[in-house]
Amino acid sequence: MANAPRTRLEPEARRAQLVGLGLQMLSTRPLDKVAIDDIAAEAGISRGLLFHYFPTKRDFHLAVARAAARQLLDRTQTDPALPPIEQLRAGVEAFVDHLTDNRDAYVAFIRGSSGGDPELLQVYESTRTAFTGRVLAGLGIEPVTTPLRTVVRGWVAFTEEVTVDWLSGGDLERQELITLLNEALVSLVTGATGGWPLDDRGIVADRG
Amino acid sequence: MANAPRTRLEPEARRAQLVGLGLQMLSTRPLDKVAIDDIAAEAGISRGLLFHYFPTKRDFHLAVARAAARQLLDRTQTDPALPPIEQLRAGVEAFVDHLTDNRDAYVAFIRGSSGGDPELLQVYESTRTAFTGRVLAGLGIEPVTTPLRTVVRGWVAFTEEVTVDWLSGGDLERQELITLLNEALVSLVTGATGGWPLDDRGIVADRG
DNA sequence: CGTCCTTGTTGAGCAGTGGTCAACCGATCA
DNA sequence: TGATCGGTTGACCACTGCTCAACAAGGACG
Repeated sequence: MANAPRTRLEPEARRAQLVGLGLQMLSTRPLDKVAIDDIAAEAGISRGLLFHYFPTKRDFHLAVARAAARQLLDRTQTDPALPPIEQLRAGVEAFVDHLTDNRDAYVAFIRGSSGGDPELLQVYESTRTAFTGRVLAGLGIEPVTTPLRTVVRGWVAFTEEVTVDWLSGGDLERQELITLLNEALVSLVTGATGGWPLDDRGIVADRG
Repeated sequence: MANAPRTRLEPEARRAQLVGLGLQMLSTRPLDKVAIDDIAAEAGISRGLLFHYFPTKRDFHLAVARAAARQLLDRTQTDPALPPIEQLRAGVEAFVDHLTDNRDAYVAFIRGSSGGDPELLQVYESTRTAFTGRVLAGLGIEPVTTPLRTVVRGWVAFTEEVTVDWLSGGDLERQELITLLNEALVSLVTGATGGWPLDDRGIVADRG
């Protein structure tokens, strides 16, 4: 694939090829540590062409990050026909499995990204927001108060951290982990919707 | 400070000066996006000298990250004379306040850097581990089972995410936030130590 | 079947940045 | 005052992100 004769591709195909390649390399090392030369060489094209499609390395990085985010969201999409509770569990399972398969790529995605780049950070943020939204919808609790939303968003981070930690040598069984994550959500939500023993500045005061 | 005549400093002093400068710049933008030239210029020294003290930019980055981690740990250290519960709350307050003061630096610390560098990642990891240890010690629950440790570690991530999110426009009061974080910990720990309604693959099976 | 023309593609070259190294000079001491 | 130790310098190299004018693949048209 390295020194094939000059082959002409449709712009869409080329973009897709390059982004695909980026996704692949993302699992090896953070993208901004990969030289444009390497990517171009791997794709069998010249550096110049890559800059033709992505004006900046940052633009390329963004495109790859967006693709990675979409992959993650797609893979953790659950069957809307299932009852919410089961959707939640299925979503958590899918999340854990996705990370199991793509640990390094995922870590590179969440960490390697935000380095000062607002747009890149935005990709990551919106992914979390999407997860939060899904969970909130699944819970079906109304109204969605600030503490509730906050707690769910925090739980997403909780899940991420626990899972990544588990992948690097945790001694729980997969099912135990998934149950733990689910139970944690239940505990947090229960608390945030009125179950917590409040002190004098009760945090659920704004709840109906 | 830019073009003072050649001034000779003790190695320790120079290192301290440079790391201090790095900490300062960290709050503006991620360190790996700052050119060595800029740091040297700011310090009023030549590039060469910086490479004399830190063989690699990465080494410099590491030193700064370690300093930042130490700052954070120092600032959130609590009075061991206080009862554990109060220490926890005080610790959370200190954490929230530290992030309030150094939001950008903190985000740059946890995200901006770790891309692919194991040692840098290690600095961050060990900070989390330190927090987890403190909380576990404060809780004083024995034995420290895997689910318990896992849940506490996850709560640290939870706290971080919720606080960062809150800083970018959350509409809770500071006290509400802190209470929420504390209650979340209680909920999670209570669950992990036996309070959770278990399904048939109970996760607390290994608990006494 | 040959020519044209659109546009995907190239590669030389520029600027900036991380990193090296031999020489330099400020301070201390005999 | 001269020697010497070591903190300090600045020229230099290699690499990488990025630009740009020129090139050529492949379909359209006669």
